[in-house]
Amino acid sequence: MLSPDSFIRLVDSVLKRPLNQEQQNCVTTGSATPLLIIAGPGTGKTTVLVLRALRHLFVDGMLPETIVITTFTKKAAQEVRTRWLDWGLPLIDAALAHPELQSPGEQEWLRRVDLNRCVTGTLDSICDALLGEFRIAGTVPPVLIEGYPANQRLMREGLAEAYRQHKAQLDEYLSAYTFEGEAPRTQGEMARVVRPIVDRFTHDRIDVGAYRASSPDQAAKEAIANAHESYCAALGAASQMDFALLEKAFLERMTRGELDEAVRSWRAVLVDEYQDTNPLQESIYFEIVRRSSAALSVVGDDDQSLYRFRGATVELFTKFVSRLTSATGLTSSTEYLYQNYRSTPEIAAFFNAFAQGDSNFSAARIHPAKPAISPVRGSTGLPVLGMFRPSAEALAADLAAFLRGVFRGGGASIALSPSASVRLSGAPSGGDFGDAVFLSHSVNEFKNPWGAGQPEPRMPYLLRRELEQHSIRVFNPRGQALADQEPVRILLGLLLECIDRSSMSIPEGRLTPDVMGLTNVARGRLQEWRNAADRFIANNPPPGGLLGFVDAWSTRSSQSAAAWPDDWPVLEIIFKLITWLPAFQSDPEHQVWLEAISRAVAQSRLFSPYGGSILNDSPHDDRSRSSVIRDILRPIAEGLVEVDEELITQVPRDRLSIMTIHQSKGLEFPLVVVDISSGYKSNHRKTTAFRFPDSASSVTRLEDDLASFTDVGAARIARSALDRTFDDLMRLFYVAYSRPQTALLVVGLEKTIATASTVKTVASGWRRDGTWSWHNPSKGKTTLANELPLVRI
DNA sequence: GAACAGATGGTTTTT
DNA sequence: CCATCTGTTC
Repeated sequence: MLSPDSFIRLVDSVLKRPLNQEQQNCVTTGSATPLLIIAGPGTGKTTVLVLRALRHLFVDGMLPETIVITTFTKKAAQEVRTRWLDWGLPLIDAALAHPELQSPGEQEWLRRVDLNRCVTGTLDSICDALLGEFRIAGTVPPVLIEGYPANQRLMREGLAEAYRQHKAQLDEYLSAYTFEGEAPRTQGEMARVVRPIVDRFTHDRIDVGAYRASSPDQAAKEAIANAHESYCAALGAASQMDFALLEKAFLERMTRGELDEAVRSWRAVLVDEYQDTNPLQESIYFEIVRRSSAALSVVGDDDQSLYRFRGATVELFTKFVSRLTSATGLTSSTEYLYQNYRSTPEIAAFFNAFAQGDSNFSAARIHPAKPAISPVRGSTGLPVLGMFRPSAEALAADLAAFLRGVFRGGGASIALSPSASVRLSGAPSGGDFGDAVFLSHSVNEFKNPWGAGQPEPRMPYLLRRELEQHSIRVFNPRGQALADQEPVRILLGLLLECIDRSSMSIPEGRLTPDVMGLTNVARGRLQEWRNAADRFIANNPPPGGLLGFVDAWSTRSSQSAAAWPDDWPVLEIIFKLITWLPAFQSDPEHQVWLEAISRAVAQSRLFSPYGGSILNDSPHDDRSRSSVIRDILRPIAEGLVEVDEELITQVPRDRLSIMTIHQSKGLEFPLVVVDISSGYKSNHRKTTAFRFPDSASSVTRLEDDLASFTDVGAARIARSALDRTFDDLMRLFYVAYSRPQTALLVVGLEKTIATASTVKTVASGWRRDGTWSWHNPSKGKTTLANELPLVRI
């Protein structure tokens, strides 16, 4: 095989990708010891991970099917696989001609290598695949359930009963973990509060017996533990699993040696985004290493750990070396990547200063400290920009005008001083809105309407409106609920009219008023759908005959049963209705909505008595119709069904993407706009959680309360819950500020950068001790800070 | 520093 | 809708 140095030279010549010294070290370090790579943003994390995997092939002679690369998201998994194939194929061609690989045996070996057999994916997808492959004889492979069907089961299999028996205790206990600090009001809300607790039983490997017996709130804890036990038993009986139980089952079966045929064949395991690993996943990785002696490489950045709510524990990364030793006896080596190839020096200086600005945050970062991120790119002369306006409306108007200037107006001029200016414009060939992204905490276009008032627009909507006035579209598939998209309202309204027709005398239909568990919000939505459908029917859309179709369905009754099949799947009605709504077949966004609706129908089979079919004989005709309303339409109306954006593979280049900071992790863009405060006009307690916390988040409180029942508890609570709440916000904006390549524009309300502002935001450099890192008091007090690390436009 | 009028804003993230 | 925040007035 190749020597490590020859492999580096091969990569250099074939991929035209000269690696810096640290990156080379990450690839050449031998496979005998585990490797921890601590890598800041834009330093080539994924590149190095894939090249190290390829090194295992070319230097260590491992076959692709013995190499496992896991990532945290499906998107990242796709990226890793693409690079593995894109680089691996030309490297094999070049290696076949390499003087070090001319023996007939090696030539033959290399020719037979099948790169496609490399195991890549999220840990969950790999667990799922292996459990399916190695299933116990005579059993069916487990089906993954998620989202509301999983919560539905949790509720029905034990929680509802527990709630009836211990309402007072559960209300008391759970109110600590709701956002409002009040007891959950509906069953759905209750499931959403209990879900993270029971998921932690599994993710954190909680000693549930000790939890169950502990005070305070012992009765509530016992009720939850019992409910979870019934839930697990019910899932087991139905051969179903949720994500947490999938990983747990994988670990258990692996530990019993039942997966050895696959696991013991693995020779290398490489883990991306290790800072977001949870204790259960850590146990899985360590057990794999113990059983297979595979070469383990992990890469991560403590500053970019964003998934605490999922049990992610950054301490598993920062203390990786000692934890690995105590679990496996292995000694690992550490490499640092700090040369940033993404951002201009101005932007790197900005996010470095941000991370270092609050000394309280330093204690949360990896120790010993990793080197500051050092930019490789040259300066473009463009500073970090800030746009602050008195109101969200003014901000949206000016931001839209600025972006139009950059991409459609030949560039925007930015004054640096009375005599000097710099120009920011789209790339000369093909630069367009697709090069920019608008990042914010939430992409929702409207605030929740309370009472009967009009929903109040938020920044993403205001920006959409401003840009659309100039025929520029935004891409924000999550900005509005599926239930509020007009074509979806029409389609679901038509379905509702088919199965439960309304009339002047019964505007809500015959069955709908008696459907169990409909919230007022859901009821209102169903009625809106009916109205949208009725208006649509009244217009007699082509090819015509819609009224006849709906009426035929609605008047269908037991007496005319002979004309109808005994069992009619709802999905078929939906596909018939699409005859009148052809956009659902042709337009990509419509197709994504249709997929979400189809998914809701398919999922209903997992818990609904009639499984999304309409039966014909009494009393099942009415019951099956009611069940469609309750189990398919209600979750959509309550906003529990989400669109799957991954289905949209190509976002049109002429649209401005709007995404949450979480979604932007791992991505980069030439121009990034970060909204830090457009929604915060006052120091309202309900917004502090997203800008300057005054109390610990529910997630960190849960960590505190479970600390004594889990192995990682002590490491977590070494910092106070409030400090961890601040740390999470710091990391969020650190990720946002490290996305841009060329230009970073921070936007918000003017109050955010007023000295002595009461509307403090962590994002604008306010330290948790109440002082402000962006302000230099020696320059005197003015209305606005005069020492900002950015240039206001 | 109390009392009042008017403004403000109400949860995000993934397998 | 309504608790909470901000600014003004005495």
